[in-house]
Amino acid sequence: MAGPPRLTPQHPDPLPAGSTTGGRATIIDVAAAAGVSRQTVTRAMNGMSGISAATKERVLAAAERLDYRPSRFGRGLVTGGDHQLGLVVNDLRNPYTPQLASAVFRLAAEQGWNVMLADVDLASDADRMVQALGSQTDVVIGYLGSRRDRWRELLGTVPMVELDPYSEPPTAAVWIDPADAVEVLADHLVATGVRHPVVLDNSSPEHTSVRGILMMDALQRRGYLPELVHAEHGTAECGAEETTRILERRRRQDAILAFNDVMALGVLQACRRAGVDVPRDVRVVGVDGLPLGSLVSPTLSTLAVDLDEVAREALDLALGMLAGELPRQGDAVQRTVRHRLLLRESA
Amino acid sequence: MAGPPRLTPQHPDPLPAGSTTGGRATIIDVAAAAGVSRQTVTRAMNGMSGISAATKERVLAAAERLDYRPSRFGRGLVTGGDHQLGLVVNDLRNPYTPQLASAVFRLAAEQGWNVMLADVDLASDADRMVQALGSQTDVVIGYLGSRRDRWRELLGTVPMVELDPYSEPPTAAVWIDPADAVEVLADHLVATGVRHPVVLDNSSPEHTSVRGILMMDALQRRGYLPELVHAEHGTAECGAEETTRILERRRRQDAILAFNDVMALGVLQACRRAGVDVPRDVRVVGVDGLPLGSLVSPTLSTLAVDLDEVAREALDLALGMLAGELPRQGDAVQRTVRHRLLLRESA
DNA sequence: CTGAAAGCGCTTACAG
DNA sequence: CTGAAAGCGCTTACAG
Repeated sequence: MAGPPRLTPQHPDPLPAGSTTGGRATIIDVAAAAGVSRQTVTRAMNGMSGISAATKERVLAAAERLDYRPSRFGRGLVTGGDHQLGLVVNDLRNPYTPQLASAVFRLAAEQGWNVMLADVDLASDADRMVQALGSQTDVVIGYLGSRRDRWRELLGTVPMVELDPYSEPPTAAVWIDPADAVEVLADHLVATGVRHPVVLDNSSPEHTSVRGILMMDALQRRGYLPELVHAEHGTAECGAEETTRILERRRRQDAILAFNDVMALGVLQACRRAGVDVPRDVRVVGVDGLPLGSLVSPTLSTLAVDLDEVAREALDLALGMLAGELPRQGDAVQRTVRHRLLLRESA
Repeated sequence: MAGPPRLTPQHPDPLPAGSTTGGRATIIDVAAAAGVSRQTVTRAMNGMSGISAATKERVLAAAERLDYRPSRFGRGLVTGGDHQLGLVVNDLRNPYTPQLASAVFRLAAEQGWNVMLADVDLASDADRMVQALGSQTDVVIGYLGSRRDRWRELLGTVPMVELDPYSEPPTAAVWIDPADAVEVLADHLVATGVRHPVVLDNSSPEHTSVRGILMMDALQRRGYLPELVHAEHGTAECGAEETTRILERRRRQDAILAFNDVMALGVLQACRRAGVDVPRDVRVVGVDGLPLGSLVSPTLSTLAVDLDEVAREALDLALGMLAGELPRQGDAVQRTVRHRLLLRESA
């Protein structure tokens, strides 16, 4: 798109114009080449009425010859353009992410919104991506994690809805809260006779995750002495590795609560390989409620979250802020979606 | 974005301007409110030099008060804007899709491109989505399937790269070709003593998929009398259902070749439930090579495709066409990426 | 059916 | 440090 000043009008050679000379053909170039006015070009390009077939054909031919493509900016400036939503996610390869994205896309599309996606996990230049996202969209929704404040700056005036914030006080946010479900889960573990649970967190020894803290606390309040294991990545591989290590110890743990479903899938795999029966010897629970969990054996019990609901709340906040119906800050722009315990076979 | 004419300059009340009156504040409104010129507003908003701290603060305050957000069109028109890629996919909930999207995103980001995604599978108004995608992007890549020709029209002058086309002759395209891998697979089945293979296609009785045809043909040429089963959806559930039906028959099939990995996962699950040992009783093979396949037990053998390679070729074509280095049609804009047999435990 | 005029909202030189 | 002028590429009334 960017480029030096455009060609002087006529350029009658058959080469794709604008390619080597730098700079794309504009409506003016096409008008000149076809010997018509600008609005006649507009009529031809946009299939509008009020143009003779012959003229239209001539204009289209000129456009094709010059490799003319209308500028979305020129057009957007006058038409107002479409609504654009920006979505910031962490890793499209974790099945949770497309599940969420899919919900956002579907709901956004229903309201005529387009969605631009930025996967900041894969990116070396995440800051640039977020800034670019902001400059192309009307509002941004997403997982901001620890970079929230910096990205808030980069986004400038673009309203932002944070998903599952690490900490208060975000501006607008949808909290995804496992607290209630964790209590129900802890009760379930007691009821099924679990003695030695371990919490497999995705975190570092310095910073246990909120999720991990809630689990540890709920277990301790019920008289357990739960073990806390920190896994560096929230992947199946990492979940499997840590599990293998856990199972090698003398003292037999009988429940593993993983940070997310993908890790829990790794846990199940490691148990299988070690000849440990799930749920008889060890109960396994994940978090997220991915459909994927019912494809493995045993099927995965999990703290499920309704991602349609998350998407709906986020979109509602975003559109509300845009319409000026909501403040940019405060309690009115905080929503909460809660996990619920989904028992399948593994626990 | 769209809306009636904007406010007359001054609007000193503390309400978020432009919200109820319709129409957003422009740079002119902010300039008037702050008592400065337009380019001073530009300087303040964009953190440029050549502006006093006091003026900057005053401008920013006015902008905040008026809820001013610069138009991306006004800016894009003069700056040239960022490069935007459109990606059309079929269902983000099939793990194949985010895997591909992830590769496209990563490679695109490396070159400073942003990506807009349209999931046409979920959409009731897919045509509108594709058209919107075209109007917001410089080039479109994606799965077009049977709607290719219609969407070609809608896209107008926006160059398009088709992924895995159903049929010739597309314009620019990346073919994803399982033919070689299917031959290798068929040899493998012979070598391992398979007698009665069944091809579980995602298709209707009227239209067997290319993939299905290739499999049937390769098997027949080796003397097999393969059975062809049509599953309506390419999902795990559908794969499981059809498998249950297959296993209930008297004559024992000893290999199931699924249309894709997700279906194959359903096949594995159905086998497990029916007490059929894989691979001893039945060998199972999928197509795609999803990492997911190594999380189940037994791990899934598959015809894998390198999605990084697919993304790379597609992007290469797209950027080449945009730069005018490639023709819009013909052999030069056709690339092929081939599957390869990836043996894990299930076959 | 066609074109001259005005304007969308912003930034980039250029003058002061 | 600040502003008047010009222009980015397009479309929307309006006249002919």
